[in-house]
Amino acid sequence: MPSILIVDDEEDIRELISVNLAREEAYSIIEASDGLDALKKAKRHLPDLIILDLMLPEMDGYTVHKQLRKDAQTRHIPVIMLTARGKLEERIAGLESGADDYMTKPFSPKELVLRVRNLIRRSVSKESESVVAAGPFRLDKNSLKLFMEEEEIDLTSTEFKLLLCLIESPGVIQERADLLQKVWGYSDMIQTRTLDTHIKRLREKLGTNGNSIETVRGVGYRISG
Amino acid sequence: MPSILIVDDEEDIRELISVNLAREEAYSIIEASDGLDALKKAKRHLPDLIILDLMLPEMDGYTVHKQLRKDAQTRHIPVIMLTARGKLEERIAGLESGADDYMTKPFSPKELVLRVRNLIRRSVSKESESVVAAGPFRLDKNSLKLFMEEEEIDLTSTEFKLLLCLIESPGVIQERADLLQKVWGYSDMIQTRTLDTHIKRLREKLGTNGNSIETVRGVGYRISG
DNA sequence: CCAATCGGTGACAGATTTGTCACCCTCTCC
DNA sequence: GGAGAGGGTGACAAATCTGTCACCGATTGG
Repeated sequence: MPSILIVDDEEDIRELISVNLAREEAYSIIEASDGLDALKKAKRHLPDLIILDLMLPEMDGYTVHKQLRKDAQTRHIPVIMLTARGKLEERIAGLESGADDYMTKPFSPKELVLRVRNLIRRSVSKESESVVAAGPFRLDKNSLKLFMEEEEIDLTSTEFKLLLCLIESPGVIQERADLLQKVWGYSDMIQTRTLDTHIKRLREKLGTNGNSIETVRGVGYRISG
Repeated sequence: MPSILIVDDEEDIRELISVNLAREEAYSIIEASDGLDALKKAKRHLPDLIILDLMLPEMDGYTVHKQLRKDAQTRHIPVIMLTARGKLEERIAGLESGADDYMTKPFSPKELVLRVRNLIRRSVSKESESVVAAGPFRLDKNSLKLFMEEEEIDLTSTEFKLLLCLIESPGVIQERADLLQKVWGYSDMIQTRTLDTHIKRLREKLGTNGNSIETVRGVGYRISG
């Protein structure tokens, strides 16, 4: 069973994360509320993943992260950083210190679960991360190209981001609002038809495989496995 | 199952390695006997590890290695170099060209197995990075965005691909023809000025950091670390 | 079956991206 | 210093991309 270390000083948040993760899959959860505690627990338990809030009393997230990266034992543990939305400096610093992934608060529980699953699967099953695959599709993050059985299709950057969202978690419904948030950064604007249009364009490019993108009426879209 | 490419012109050696590896763990083995063949197979199979003899007919190991490092797809594949015992210069050169590990012939089978296992494990965690960094730049493959100290910059897909090529191997000169091949798919067309223009546009977006992209006259471009 | 809502789709115009070219500067080699 | 090649740059037009809208058909609930 994969183990996850959650580092946040607010108990509610730890609880929230923990509950949401538990609902989806069997994880063993370890919690820590400050940086020092986090480091100690990371070294003792060697979790498969660490979810790290940046705002911590005493020792901040970056420092924790840097320490983790220094130790050969904890060096390869993937880290998801939690930052306040819009705090650009935080995100930058997070990236700078080499976080494997980051999420802005408040976050959608669904997104969290997906990212966790992704990172864990990656580190467990040795999946190369530059190519994301689902069903007949292989999406290459380096060339921004989509490979289907025979063909090799160029995607525009919007299409790429949209398809990436879908393909990263095959079988999981991506809600309209989430997609709009992730691809366009829209946080309200739910009334736009832009998403629909782009889905249509994607389906066209996918050709006969176009119906792999399933509409879930009233909710969003999903790509089948 | 991890796959390993063994490059050596002597069949006995390939056999020896292959047998010893197979005894310990389940690997899928691919073999090549000369440099060109090695490159071709590396690109096609994208193995998890390459064991590369330095003494090869026609194209020597360093050259193969250098070529591997130039291509985004093969760049991250760890390489174990095989050198003749005592040839200090060879070892130096091997390390210099960025081999992940090297072994002197004749080698102990046990050692080989251990090193292979080690490198394969390590490369797995390296691959799970969605953010490529060099110097002040962080390139996020998921959002197609470039993060610099203060700013967060949107890139067009062409710019993204171009910058990715450069940033993936900081300090390494990327030849014009290679860039044209990798970003545009052009295989001849060396006379085009498109590359120059895009480099210019990138430099503009990079602002004061623009001169991080260094021109190597007559050869290509390089991004400093 | 009807009305209401949701999603699919074609069209379109504005915005953006892209490749090319001409012109000029710089570097290199005599 | 001069010729020649390579590279920088601004401009520009073509190609592409993108968001919006109007109009439909499909689905849903009554």
